Amino acid sequence: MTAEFIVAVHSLVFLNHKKCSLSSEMIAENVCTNPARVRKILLKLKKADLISSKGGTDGGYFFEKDPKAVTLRDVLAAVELDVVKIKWRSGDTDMDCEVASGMAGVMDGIFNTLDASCKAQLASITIDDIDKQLFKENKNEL
Amino acid sequence: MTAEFIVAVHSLVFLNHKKCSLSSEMIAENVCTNPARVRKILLKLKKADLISSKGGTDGGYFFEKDPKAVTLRDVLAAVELDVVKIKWRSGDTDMDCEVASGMAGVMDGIFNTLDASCKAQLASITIDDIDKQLFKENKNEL
DNA sequence: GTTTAATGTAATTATATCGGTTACAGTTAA
DNA sequence: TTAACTGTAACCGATATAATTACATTAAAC
Repeated sequence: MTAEFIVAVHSLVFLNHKKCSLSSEMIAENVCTNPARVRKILLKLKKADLISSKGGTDGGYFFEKDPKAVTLRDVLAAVELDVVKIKWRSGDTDMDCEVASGMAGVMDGIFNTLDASCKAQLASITIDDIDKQLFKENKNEL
Repeated sequence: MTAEFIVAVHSLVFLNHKKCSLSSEMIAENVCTNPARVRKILLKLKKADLISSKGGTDGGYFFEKDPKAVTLRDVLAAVELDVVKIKWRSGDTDMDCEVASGMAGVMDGIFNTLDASCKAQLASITIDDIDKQLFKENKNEL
């Protein structure tokens, strides 16, 4: 998983809270990154129908969904990322030794299980949940 | 998480199955990587007391633990890795906006939860489990 | 229609990480 | 004393990630 997921979630939470259209420049300033990166990532959210956008004067990005209905699992799917994924594989399926030929498959299975578990957990967190967490009254310090 | 974890688990499973001392070169061949990398990673396993080693002629690495008692959680701790961890943080705690200043903390919390959940699951998988999975009779193909 | 301000998108650059390689000092046993 | 191995550092190259720059496209205002 890369920070694209963080940028995507942060942008959505920001758009949801402001309740108005925002330019990539305004979002980039809030997220602390550059506008082109924001545009590239928000384009994925748009293609997944999580937001809409408009070019031209007074254009920008709009979030018009129910924040209680959009989960972090949806956002992750939109940016096409996995939580647990390792490219490198050990051994070689062509080798005679059953350890050498089988370990990659076993590890893949383990990582797939972990990944699915993480995704299931992300499905239970909504954009609204995060807004509430950021703006709850009870920010007891001690 | 990096492939060091894979190399560590593969090496342990291989050592456990062979039931004899093996050199970094033999392990590297089975894992399909280079001996120096194997030595660097197995050194961490040694420091975590999961294996022992001996230099000199007929030296090598030894696994003398109960394979039912060594879990993937132990291996992960030995190589000092997290499952879910993203370095990049959005926003800036010094900014006035509560979204900009709070999102990094919220995301950290989410990732920590996922990471802990993955580690808990890895604690339920032992080296013996993997050996059984690799060498079980019932490898039914259809 | 022209200007202005924004998105969509590609190309490039900078940097960090990761795995591979080489080298060699230290260790152990024949 | 030699041979074989671990311990460990230094370095290299590839890959991936984020930042930057640029520009065509789109939409609204004038």
